[in-house]
Amino acid sequence: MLSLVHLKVLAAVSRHGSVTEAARQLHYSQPSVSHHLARLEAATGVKLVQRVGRGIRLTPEGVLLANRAAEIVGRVDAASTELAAHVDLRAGRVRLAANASALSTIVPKATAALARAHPGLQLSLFDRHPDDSARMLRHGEIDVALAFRPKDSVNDEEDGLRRVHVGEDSIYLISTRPDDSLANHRDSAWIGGCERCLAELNAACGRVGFVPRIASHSDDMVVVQALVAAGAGVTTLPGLALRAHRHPGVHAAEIVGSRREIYAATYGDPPDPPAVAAVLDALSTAAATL
Amino acid sequence: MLSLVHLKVLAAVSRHGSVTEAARQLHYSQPSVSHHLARLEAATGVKLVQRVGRGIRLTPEGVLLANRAAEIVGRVDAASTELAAHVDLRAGRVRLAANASALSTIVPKATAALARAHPGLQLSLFDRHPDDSARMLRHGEIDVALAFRPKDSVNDEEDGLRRVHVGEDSIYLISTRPDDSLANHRDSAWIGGCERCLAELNAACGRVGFVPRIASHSDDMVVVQALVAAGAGVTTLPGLALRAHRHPGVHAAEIVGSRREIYAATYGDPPDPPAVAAVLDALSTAAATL
DNA sequence: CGCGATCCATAGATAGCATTGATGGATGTT
DNA sequence: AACATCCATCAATGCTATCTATGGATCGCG
Repeated sequence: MLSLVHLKVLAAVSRHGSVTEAARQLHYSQPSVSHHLARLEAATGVKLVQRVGRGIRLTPEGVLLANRAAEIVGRVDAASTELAAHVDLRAGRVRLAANASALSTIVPKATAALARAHPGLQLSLFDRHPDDSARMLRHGEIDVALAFRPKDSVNDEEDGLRRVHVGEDSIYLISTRPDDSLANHRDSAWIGGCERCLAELNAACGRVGFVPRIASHSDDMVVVQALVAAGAGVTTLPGLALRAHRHPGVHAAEIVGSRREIYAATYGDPPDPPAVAAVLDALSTAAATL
Repeated sequence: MLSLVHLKVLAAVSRHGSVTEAARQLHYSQPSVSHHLARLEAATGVKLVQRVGRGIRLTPEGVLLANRAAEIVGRVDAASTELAAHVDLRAGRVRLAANASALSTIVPKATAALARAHPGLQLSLFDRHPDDSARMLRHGEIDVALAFRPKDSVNDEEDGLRRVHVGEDSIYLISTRPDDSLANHRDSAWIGGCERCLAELNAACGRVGFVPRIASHSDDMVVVQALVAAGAGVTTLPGLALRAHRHPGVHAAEIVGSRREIYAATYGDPPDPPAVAAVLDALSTAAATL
């Protein structure tokens, strides 16, 4: 039975046309490579290399076996990769950060599906605003960030994140009046959320022609609804948040022209590890069934 | 880098579902196989087998890798086989026996072609009658027998030889008269050749209604033509013999209804070694271009 | 042409791996 | 409960892998 190391060495010598260069590339000493070739010749009973001047050249048989060797080594590497991927799905861990509205709706659904398909797969969850999530992603603290941005925003790849579309969401005006609209609240006290929520709010009000007066801040969907119901102000919330929690004393009116794209972001070169890919899949599927 | 022996062992354990049985089949001791599995688990970092009762079972990862392992080992075997075949064609030796008419015509042409295509291939040639050739073939003294039989003979595979059609040849009446025929020689002195030639002669005369009187014997195409030219009798010769040697004092008249099939025979299970296959090819090609 | 650089093969030393027989622990069958 | 079967582990021994050192051959340059 031949040896994979021998075959790998032969393929490298064939590729570089030099024992010394192959040794360098494989992090072996030159005599080691020489020895491997000798043992492969002994194992096959065939002369595979011949001296030519100071160097060597492969015999026709050597070329033939080197080609096959490269294939075989490639197969072995593919098998190792496949095995690692398989393990990743059975016992891997994925760290996911998402904002509260997604974390309360999409993520539980995705988590349930992942638990069924890959029982050994661990999911670590973090409640984070989109900008925090992006920072953590780039710092290697998480593997996936579930976030949102205006639906019509320019595809901005400069931050190095790779994004996968997960779904969409509407933004709602939250007040005590049914069938309300932004225009009715030019002078109202507004309750602002996270930075990206504020940007959304300013853009929506700007489209109606005014700048909202932010009187208080909270990014907790329960808190802001309670404040609205108590008459402390008005705010906006995404549909996902309303799915997760709906105070009986507030009304929601969809703001036309303000929609969010929900996306999942990863960092680093593709392909994603199988476990990460499985999470991305689960998130998209979950969002599609809400 | 994984080891081919380890992979082969895993594949065998997977196939037999037992460490002890795999060991038996691979001619290893059981602890050796156990050790190989342990080292493969260490190399991959993945648990591949688990104890179940008295025996073992492969994990899903183990099954996955065992399947890939079987492929890879198959690839390596194929590469070894291919390499051996390549060597065979470059430096192999083939022993060929043929009757004189074929040895003088088809074989030189085939030999020339083989020398061009496979310069290192050696050909050993033996001048033998068909029955001798068949015996040598079965005894392993030669690799290929080039022989003939009546064209309409029953395909007789009982002798264990494998036959490949090479070509056909006509039989000619050799006498001193132009446009002669068998019927003119009911009472002539005939010169007989080898046993199979005699059988051919008797069959041909039998079809015209007489039994030829054999007055002398020689299977040398030069000798029999010289005897005919000297008036010592008449004989038959195949077209191939006449291509190789033609005495100016004799005439040849084709005997209608008497044709030979020329075939090349080998012995043993297919596939033929590459060198033998190359010789068979060369013989067929040579016969086709005569 | 002489010298130094380059390249590969071989030798010897050492560590790691492969294989065996022996043994122990767990499981299954009677 | 006793015995058979199966696998894992241990210890001893031989084989392989890898290195540094060395030698021989070739190449390129002054």
